[in-house]
Amino acid sequence: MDIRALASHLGLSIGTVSRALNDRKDVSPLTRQRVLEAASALGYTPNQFGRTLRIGRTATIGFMLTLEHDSAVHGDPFFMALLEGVQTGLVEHGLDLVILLARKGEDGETFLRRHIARGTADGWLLSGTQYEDARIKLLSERRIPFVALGRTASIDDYSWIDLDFEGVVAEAMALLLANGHRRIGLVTPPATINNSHIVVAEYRAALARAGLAADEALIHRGDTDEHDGEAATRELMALEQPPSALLLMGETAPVGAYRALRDMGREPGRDIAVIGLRDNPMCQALSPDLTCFTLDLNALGLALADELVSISKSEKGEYLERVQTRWPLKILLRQSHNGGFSKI
Amino acid sequence: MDIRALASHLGLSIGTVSRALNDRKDVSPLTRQRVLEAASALGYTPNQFGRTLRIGRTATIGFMLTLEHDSAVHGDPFFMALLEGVQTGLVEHGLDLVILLARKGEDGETFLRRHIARGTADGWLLSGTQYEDARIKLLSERRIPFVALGRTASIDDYSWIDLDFEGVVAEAMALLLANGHRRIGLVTPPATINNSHIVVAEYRAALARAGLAADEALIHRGDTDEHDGEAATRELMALEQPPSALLLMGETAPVGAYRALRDMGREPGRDIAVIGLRDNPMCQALSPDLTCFTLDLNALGLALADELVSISKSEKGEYLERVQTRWPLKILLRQSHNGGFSKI
DNA sequence: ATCTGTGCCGTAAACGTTTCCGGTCTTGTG
DNA sequence: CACAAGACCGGAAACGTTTACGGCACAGAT
Repeated sequence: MDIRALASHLGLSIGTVSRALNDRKDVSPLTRQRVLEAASALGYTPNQFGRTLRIGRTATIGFMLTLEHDSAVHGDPFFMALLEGVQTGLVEHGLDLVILLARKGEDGETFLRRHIARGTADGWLLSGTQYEDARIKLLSERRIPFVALGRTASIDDYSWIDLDFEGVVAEAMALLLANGHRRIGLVTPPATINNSHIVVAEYRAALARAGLAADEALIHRGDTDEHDGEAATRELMALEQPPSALLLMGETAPVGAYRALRDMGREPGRDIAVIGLRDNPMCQALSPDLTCFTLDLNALGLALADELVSISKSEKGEYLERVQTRWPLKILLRQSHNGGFSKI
Repeated sequence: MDIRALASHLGLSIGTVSRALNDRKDVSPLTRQRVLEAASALGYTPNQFGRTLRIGRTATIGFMLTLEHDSAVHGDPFFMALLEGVQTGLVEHGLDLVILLARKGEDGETFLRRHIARGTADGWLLSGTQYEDARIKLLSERRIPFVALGRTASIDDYSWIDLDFEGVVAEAMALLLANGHRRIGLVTPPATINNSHIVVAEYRAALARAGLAADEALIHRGDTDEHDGEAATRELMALEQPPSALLLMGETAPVGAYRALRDMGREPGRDIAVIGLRDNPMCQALSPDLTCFTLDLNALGLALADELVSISKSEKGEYLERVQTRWPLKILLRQSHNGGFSKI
């Protein structure tokens, strides 16, 4: 179903038909209506490639996932809730969403570079943002609209939305310190992930506010997956002066922590306090119920989409200030943050 | 970076350059080499849209996810392992992968129809296959290559790969029956999902082989998510003659089942036998360890890609028989399948 | 009556490719 | 030496759009 076929069927030229379909000037109300009716009756859909070849835009947004660094993808079955939020946010502006997958071991920058050259999308959402992320510079230089989910080390010159790690750590530490804990074990991602720096800095700040010095031995950096959560917990609990509380900044780390603690004969929520990062189905399987934080993933996805749309508009017009958002999380006071009092 | 710019830079016509890049006849070895070198030196990438407009192919495969019906997506954080397998399988054949998301409440058929009209992809991988799935007919009629992950009610005339539910149920039932269980509760998806029919049929067959009649009250159909797993377990255990074993054919249902059982004062693996469907991180958080099944998701993704590639080749040439694959799962004998013996 | 403006439409170029067709030049063969 | 065959290359059409441009007819104004 051509535009040419549609035009000849109506006895019009393809120019008028195109103008009618795109709401442009120079077409009478009557013929516009005739064209629209015929188009929907004959099931005409404009050819994406002809159109993009001509106008240079695709009306699609690319969401780039990096399997290697996306703890959100790995750890969270409801990551899809975020994608759904993104999708709904985009369709409201007539944009389509395609999800691209950079495989493990594949360089994210060359992956993105290839898709930019191909013209896959008009704008990008980046996930799995690294401490130093070449993709940010690449997109900034070429003035391609994008929003990053997560932030790099330098955070000022582009738009990102990230979990409010500062708030999370501050609130968790305040709770534990108020409960009298003095030795708090911290499990955090490796230094290549920017979150790790933020988390550690806030951890130290909280201790300082309480007049305490940070013990480096209590800080464990690792993958914060289930396996590493287990190993980290074993390591921390084997210290000469083991912690009386654990703060685990990974989605699945608490699962491993529970296992390690039980193996070592200590019951979470009784012999030791445990606080996790985010409420997810995996942690919901734990008992006693894990004290952790929660957020509205769907709303986060919507925010990503909205920010990207407003940036895209600013590209062709007035310049809009880039906006950095720390997405708030709400603490879920359940059971596991109790315990460990006898060790204090 | 045009092909025209590349040609004029080389002092050649765009025709020869194109032939050189596409390994066609009528270009001398010397100029071919010159062209390839200049192309990589200047960073030339052929424009996707110009090319597709001309030749009608995109060299990309679409993976359609339906948020509504994809228990695999909802329940499995490592669903991404499958996508990675698909991706690696496709790149070996020079194909790209795009993932499209049909939102909740969106009709999968119209979604796919729109993307077909747009020419988004040359071939399709379908996920979340329904009992009756209009997408299958749509793609078959238009002779567009596709492979379905999961099967519909009528299974003969297209290629699909699905979990070997027959084998899973048969093995689980054999184990439980051998352990002396006579009343086995079954939690299975609703009738709109084809799996449900297969599971129930195999469940009945296993009982029949043991000379037992199936009690309809022991069969619960529902969403097989965590919440429904809990509700189903409560319902089954409240029966006048409650089951001594539970077979849960959902990814996250065991999590809810454990919770319900403990609420009712029965310990899984001691007071009642429990077998789950697939080993996933959520179930790994359960204790006692859940007896369930496991499979290589990466290999499954590779198989999907390979089958789709061979179908695509057959479309333009000799016809290949469509192949239906029941993907084998291996049982993990852990702890939860023990128990319930006193009730027998 | 002529002129100007405007509403409406058709024509054609352009976006970047691929591929068919024809032409030139070299090479081999009679 | 003449001719055929082949190697190699350039030209141009085509894929399906969008849009700038020009033209026609009719309205209103002078």
